Amino acid sequence: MLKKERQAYILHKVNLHNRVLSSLLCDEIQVSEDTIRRDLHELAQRGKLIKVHGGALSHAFNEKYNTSSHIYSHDQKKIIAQKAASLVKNGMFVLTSGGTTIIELARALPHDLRATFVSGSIPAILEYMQHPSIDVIMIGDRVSKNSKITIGGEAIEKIRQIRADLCFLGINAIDIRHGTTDNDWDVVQLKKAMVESSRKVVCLTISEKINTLQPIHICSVDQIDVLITELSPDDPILKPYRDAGIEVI
Amino acid sequence: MLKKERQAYILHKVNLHNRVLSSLLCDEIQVSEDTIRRDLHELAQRGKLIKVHGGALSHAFNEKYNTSSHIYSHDQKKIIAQKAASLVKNGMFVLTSGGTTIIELARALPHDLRATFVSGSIPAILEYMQHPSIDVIMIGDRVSKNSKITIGGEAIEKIRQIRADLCFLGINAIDIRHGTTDNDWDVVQLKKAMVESSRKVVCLTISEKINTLQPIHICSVDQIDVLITELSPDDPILKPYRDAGIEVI
DNA sequence: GGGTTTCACGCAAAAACCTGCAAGAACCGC
DNA sequence: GCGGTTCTTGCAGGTTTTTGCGTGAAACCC
Repeated sequence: MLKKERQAYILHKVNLHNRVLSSLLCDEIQVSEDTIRRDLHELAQRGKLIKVHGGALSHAFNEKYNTSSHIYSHDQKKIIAQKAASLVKNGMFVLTSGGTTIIELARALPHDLRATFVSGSIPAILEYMQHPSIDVIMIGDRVSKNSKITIGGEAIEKIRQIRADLCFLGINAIDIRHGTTDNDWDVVQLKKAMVESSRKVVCLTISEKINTLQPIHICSVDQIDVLITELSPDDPILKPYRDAGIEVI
Repeated sequence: MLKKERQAYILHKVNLHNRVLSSLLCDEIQVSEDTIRRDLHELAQRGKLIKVHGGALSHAFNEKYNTSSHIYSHDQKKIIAQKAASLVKNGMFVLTSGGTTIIELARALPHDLRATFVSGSIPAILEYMQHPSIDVIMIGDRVSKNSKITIGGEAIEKIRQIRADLCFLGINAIDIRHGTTDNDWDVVQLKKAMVESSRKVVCLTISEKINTLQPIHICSVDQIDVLITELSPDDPILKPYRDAGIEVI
């Protein structure tokens, strides 16, 4: 096989699979590992791929995962926040969890909205405080330094005493069979209580988290009223949720 | 799996779910725990995530909140905070109000202190959260946007249920005849409850506020145990308070 | 304070890498 | 066609990276 041919083959392969291994390539093309290495080196210098120890990665791969944006998927969360904000009407009593998506929601609330927001999330409360006309109620209890939210029996007790019109949950994983799940026991208790205390449950998540699973169960799909992602509501990935009776926005 | 792939996977996971556990990761990727640890360490050094015992946290979620907008008499408040911090011993249960002096106190706490801090002040809670080893308890209720503190019956009720070893009050005015006074009705109610619930009351103030008066009464001089200013304890302006039996630091 | 988990450091083996070299292939001008 | 040049490739060696393991220290939980 000619050198040019070989390099074209490698490039094709790396673009197709986002990665190649030197060891597999040399086995496949039947040349020495040195030759593959030299090819990869050359292609890397010409900027066609990214050389790493043991093989090479496509440029697409690198772009996909080396996003240096501060908040992950910031733009997508802004879209979600916009959609969510439109659900809040004047006079409503709204319960929210924490998380970056909820913070975006807080920023996206229309300036003239008059409503009451309840949360145990310190960063969320900080954002709500900036708003000129909404009332803010903080749920008290022990502060979890990881999740920056108040957790514990007191907090759950307070939430139980509430009847909210709307509950916004920033969720970490959702799955048609298991519903929403999370990885922090205390936070899950909070969210469960929130779901119980609300007339309408709205889940916010970037589409990446759809059909993923975490260890601890929050609520099943039939307890969710609305699902908001950055995607169009008729995206095929959302179909199972629409079929399950969830309003997808 | 290539090293870079693995790290990208970890980063993706931590951004998606806010936190990862080393043990779960090594199980998932099928490498030794050491390798995961090394990856996390490396990613942490490159500032991509925050390494903690047992796993890692997403960076976006742990961003610092720069509450460091210009503070009036900053240097003096730092001195006060230093003196105040020295009063807190391991295992203590400490009740604090809000205010910039209290924020400085939070920053001045020794790194290895183990104690429980209770407050309704959102900026103060934010600072306490940064501390590695203190427990933080947030008093919940309606949030006052002016004073950035939770106010109302619920908050007062919760404070009443507490028996604190120490209470730090950032005060706005003190006077030998009227004691400490303030100008916000709701905040005063809170502070009164704090004084009642604490074995020892410590007032923090810059000397400028000494011998000044505000409309609403918090507590009289004989309810104050310690007074901390930026001045030397034997400064003549403080003599009346020493004579009244207050420990002046 | 004791027991468990997690971490850090060093070590060793394996894998991958780099360098230089030489044999052969391809090329080029005559 | 032919000598010289350049290019390509594989190999030998020594170096670096990566990884897993063992040990003791540190951190954490109750």
